[in-house]
Amino acid sequence: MAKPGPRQAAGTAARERSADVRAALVTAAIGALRETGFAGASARAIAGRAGCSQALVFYHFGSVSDLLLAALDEVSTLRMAAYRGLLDEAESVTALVDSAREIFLADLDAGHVRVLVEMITGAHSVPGLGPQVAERLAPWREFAETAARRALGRSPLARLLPSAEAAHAVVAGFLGLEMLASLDGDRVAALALFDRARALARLLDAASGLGRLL
Amino acid sequence: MAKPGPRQAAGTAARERSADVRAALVTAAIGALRETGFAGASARAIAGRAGCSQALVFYHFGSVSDLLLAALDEVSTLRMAAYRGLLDEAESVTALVDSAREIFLADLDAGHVRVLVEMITGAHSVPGLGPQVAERLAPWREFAETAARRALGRSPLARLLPSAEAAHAVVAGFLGLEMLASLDGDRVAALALFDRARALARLLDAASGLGRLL
DNA sequence: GTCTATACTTGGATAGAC
DNA sequence: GTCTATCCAAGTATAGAC
Repeated sequence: MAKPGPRQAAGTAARERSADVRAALVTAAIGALRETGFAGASARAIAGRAGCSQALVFYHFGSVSDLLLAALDEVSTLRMAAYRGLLDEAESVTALVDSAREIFLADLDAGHVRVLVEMITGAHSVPGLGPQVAERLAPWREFAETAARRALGRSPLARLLPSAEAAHAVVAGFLGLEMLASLDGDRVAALALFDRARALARLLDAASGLGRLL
Repeated sequence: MAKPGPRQAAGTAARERSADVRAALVTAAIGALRETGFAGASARAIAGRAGCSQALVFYHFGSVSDLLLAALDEVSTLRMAAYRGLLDEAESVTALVDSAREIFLADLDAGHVRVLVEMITGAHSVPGLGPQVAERLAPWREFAETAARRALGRSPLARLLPSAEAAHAVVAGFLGLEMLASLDGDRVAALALFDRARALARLLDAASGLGRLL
């Protein structure tokens, strides 16, 4: 680490306050991405939200992009934990879709998906940012694939639709739903799609039950 | 029209050159949106591409946003004509998916979908732009719905999945696929999904054929 | 209509005081 | 570590010459 980042040799109180500022900046960056998008997430705007000087963005993170990546990391890891929990607990496909619906709609409202979409599209305007965002998207693609494998595993659809492709479609669908929802503020359409997915999941569960009997 | 747009009282040659510049700006705006995204589509960058002065952006269109909307209109109407043609000619669902696959992948490569995605996400950073982009997206949602109605109309899936919801999912899916493709340059994944859709379409056609026999 | 020149704003990033 | 002050680049938009 040859970066001009914060030194660790301060007193305990000072180090704590420094960590507070760092955390406040990350939180503020998330809020800025969510409410004003990538273009609105400037060092000045973020520092204003965090209640500190704009210079601290560069002291703590080196650049605005690196702060935004830290913000993406924060959202991503927190939400990933929630989704992993639901995946482990779901016994049936219906239950899986059911809790996915609940968490995803909550994320839609909380703006977590928006943060991801903004980072993906905003990456175009900053050289070298694309691959770093892709890195952070990778765990989600893997997660979607294991979820798809679990959902399709025993059903007759498994050979009709490989889990890798299903996962790609699901991730793309989530991103696209967020784009449409953020354009016209319509979250009802996404909700209706989840209800439909739930009905289809019931069919899958039924088919899976039949398969086990044969 | 009280706007400061171009006057129509010039000689024929002058009016023609003016129209040329206007068209060149629209073309340049499309290229800028496609290659450098919304953030890179500044008046300076666009004028540079068009080979004219940056001031002409404001003379002809009043603002950068209005030029970008004109660019979106151009792409949207041109591509809509192509898609409508294929919808009218397709006799079977398989044929429908087949030509949709061809045109959409061509659009992906040509950057037409990218222009739309950039305008949707970029709309967040310009007050009042969102509804105007939504207006231009509406025809695509309608188109997707008639296509879905035609594809599902005679199949057993029609009651399982209303065409309005299918259309919403398809539009979201297209937008999401473009985002993923533009992030890692992977168009193969989108291609694989279309191949899969084609296989499913064959099943639908078969089911529809059976339905007609009964 | 088209150009050059310019006013004004905002943003990334750094310097130096404390 | 945090601040204020500042530099520089890039953007929108307008004024005025041609």
